[in-house]
Amino acid sequence: MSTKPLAGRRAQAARNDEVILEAARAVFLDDPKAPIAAVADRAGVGISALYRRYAGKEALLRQLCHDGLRRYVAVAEEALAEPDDWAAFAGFLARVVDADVHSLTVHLAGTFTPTEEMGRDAVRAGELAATLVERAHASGRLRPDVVVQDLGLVLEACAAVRVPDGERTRELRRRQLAVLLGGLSTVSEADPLPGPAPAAGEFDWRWRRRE
Amino acid sequence: MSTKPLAGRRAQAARNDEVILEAARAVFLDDPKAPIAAVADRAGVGISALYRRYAGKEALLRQLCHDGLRRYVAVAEEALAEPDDWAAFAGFLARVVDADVHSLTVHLAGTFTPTEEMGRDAVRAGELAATLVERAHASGRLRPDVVVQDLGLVLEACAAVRVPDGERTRELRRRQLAVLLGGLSTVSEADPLPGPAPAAGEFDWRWRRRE
DNA sequence: AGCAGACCGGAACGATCCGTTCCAGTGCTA
DNA sequence: TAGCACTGGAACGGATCGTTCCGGTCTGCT
Repeated sequence: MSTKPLAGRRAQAARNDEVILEAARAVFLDDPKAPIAAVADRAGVGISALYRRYAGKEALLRQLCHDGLRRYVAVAEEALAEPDDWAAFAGFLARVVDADVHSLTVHLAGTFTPTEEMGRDAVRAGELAATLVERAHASGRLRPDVVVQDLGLVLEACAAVRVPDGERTRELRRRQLAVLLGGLSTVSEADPLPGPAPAAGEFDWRWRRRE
Repeated sequence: MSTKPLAGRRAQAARNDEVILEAARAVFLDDPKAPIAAVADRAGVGISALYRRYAGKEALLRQLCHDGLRRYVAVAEEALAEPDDWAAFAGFLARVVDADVHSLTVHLAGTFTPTEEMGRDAVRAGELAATLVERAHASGRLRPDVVVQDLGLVLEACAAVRVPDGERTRELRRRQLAVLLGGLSTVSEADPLPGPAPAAGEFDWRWRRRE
């Protein structure tokens, strides 16, 4: 023993903790009702490695969703530290979209029975979002008829953009968000739309036979 | 016989043609991989009534998708008749969103092997959309860095909005589209956002246990 | 009236898929 | 070396789904 940097079986176990969560995130983000074996494959581990850590599929889903919710809260709190009201609002949305947190919390909801703690976190998330919207209103740059719940629509719109390549997905979502922010704002946007514009044939993959 | 207005078994058959397609549209719009029995249930007919008309699930899906594509083309052609360039563009999007045509064509794509005719229709759809975007650009009201493919993102964003009630879904989508159009436009929008704003708790149903 | 056939509802079937359990194997640790 | 923590993946039982099939109903024609 002696050296803390674990090696061998222990190290494998520790690594798997991480690798499994990451794989699960990727897999369930792509298809919320993917089989649990897909997660194991993606992680490059056996099914046992999963069941050693989680009581079952539902527990894994719950953990994933709760993680997403917590990240949402964390991002919101971070955004509140930004002094500029509009920048806080816009930055918050950008961060949430980048982290793909909306899909985790919303598209996984309903596939498991939530805990009370998740309920509390969800309420807190709502409060933080409300504060951000209030401040954005105070800045005068947010259209007055926008309400907190509109954030849900905006995030949904960005989460709906998804192409096979993860990096490209992020680019396109930033573009989408830019358009939406332009629509939410009272002042007309000066900056050009970000990212390489979608190209002809970029969405043709949809027509290829799936599953 | 004599009277054309069919009655009895014939009438039931003719009615079923319609009723089945409508049910299929509703069911597969809600869940692209719904079982075929769900369509029969929703239509209030037996499974045989389905298999009498379509060779199998794939044939039904193909028909549905192709219908959607055709409707897209029809709406685009209709929009091109509008003399005002921007109104044609905005009206087109509104009609497509209302008809929920995007979900039909895009979310069902990949669940069947397409026919060549569908390929041709898809090309035609693309051309019409390109024309509409060109004209919108000519009007000067469309941001110069918007490309045809951005329409796909916009439609996706609207299609992503979905609540259990169909009418409410339409309202929320109109609101979403208004925001997006504001973001696509060079002039800042004067009209308030349409429809009752989303209310607190309106999306709580997501957390209820599904399926 | 009577019959052929169009059309229907839904049970039955076979294939697949999926979550979970189980066990034999592997390499630390002591 | 013995025990232990952990793993990979086969095996299992249950659920789901597309499709087929059959017994029945109603129609239109002779």
